[in-house]
Amino acid sequence: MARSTNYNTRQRDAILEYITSIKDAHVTAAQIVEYFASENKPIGRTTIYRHLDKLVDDGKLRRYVTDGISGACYQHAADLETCHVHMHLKCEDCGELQHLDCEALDDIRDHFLAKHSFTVNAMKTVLYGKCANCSKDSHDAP
Amino acid sequence: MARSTNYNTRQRDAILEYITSIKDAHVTAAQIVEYFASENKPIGRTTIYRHLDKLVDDGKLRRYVTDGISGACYQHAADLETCHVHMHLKCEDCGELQHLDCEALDDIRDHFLAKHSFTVNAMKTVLYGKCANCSKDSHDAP
DNA sequence: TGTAAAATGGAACACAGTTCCAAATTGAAT
DNA sequence: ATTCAATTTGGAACTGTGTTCCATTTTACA
Repeated sequence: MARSTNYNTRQRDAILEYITSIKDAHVTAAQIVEYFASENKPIGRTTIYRHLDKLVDDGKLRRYVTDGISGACYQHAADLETCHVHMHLKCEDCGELQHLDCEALDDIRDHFLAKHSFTVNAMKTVLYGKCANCSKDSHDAP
Repeated sequence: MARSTNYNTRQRDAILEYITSIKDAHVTAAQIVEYFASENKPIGRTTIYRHLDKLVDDGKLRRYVTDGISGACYQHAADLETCHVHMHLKCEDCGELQHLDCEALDDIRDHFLAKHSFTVNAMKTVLYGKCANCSKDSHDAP
């Protein structure tokens, strides 16, 4: 039968706490595994992934994929509420991932919904291209 | 010493030919492996990846990553010149990848360049979200 | 304290992609 | 035609991310 209270999932809390402590940054599952191992409180990979899935389902974390090479990144949802819903810009040259917090985002989302019936998930979307620095560099190239 | 002519890399030509025959579509490395196996001209995985890398380097193919789950997709570069520059929309639910050919794209690119000094590579960028069908479905869910 | 539900994590797997290396193919010089 | 080194090929094994399966441990509560 269903329990009235939740089980004491201290590991899940610990994971959430760790991610919360990483202000304004992205963490991968592998980094979490490594962190708890280095703290002598190792948590199995399976458990990490399970908790991350649940935390994302519960809306406490956000998951997004930056590319197909490194794995998914996680960020504490509260961090995302204090800042806006935002997209990410990834520079193809230097690899830097920058947050994009811009009111034009709403226009973009409105456009895709109205004209293409497509509901954009901004948090999961990464725009690829060249950052200011790297597009400057390419002008200097021989 | 350096050869004056290239070796006859018939497999590379065959791969390029195959991808060229797939009009306006995306092909993964795995699909290429499968295709040549089914044609009774199997090509090893290693060789496929090697040639794909070279073809991309030579500008004959374009590679882009649609998500972290399925692998990279390849498309013949000429196809991309005949059709418009476009983005892709990927539905998180059904996984469908649709081409987006829309003049608003220019506005979006202009915005990012003007306001964020970021040169968007539309071809490599995939917008995630829900397609018309799947966002309809989620309303029906219990 | 007993018990069922829930949590945990190791082993094995799936998949994309890479590295290593030995064998086969090639172009051209002899 | 024969030889030979550069090049091409592909199998085996590996990396890294993530998942599935399942036996063990922990938990809440009666």
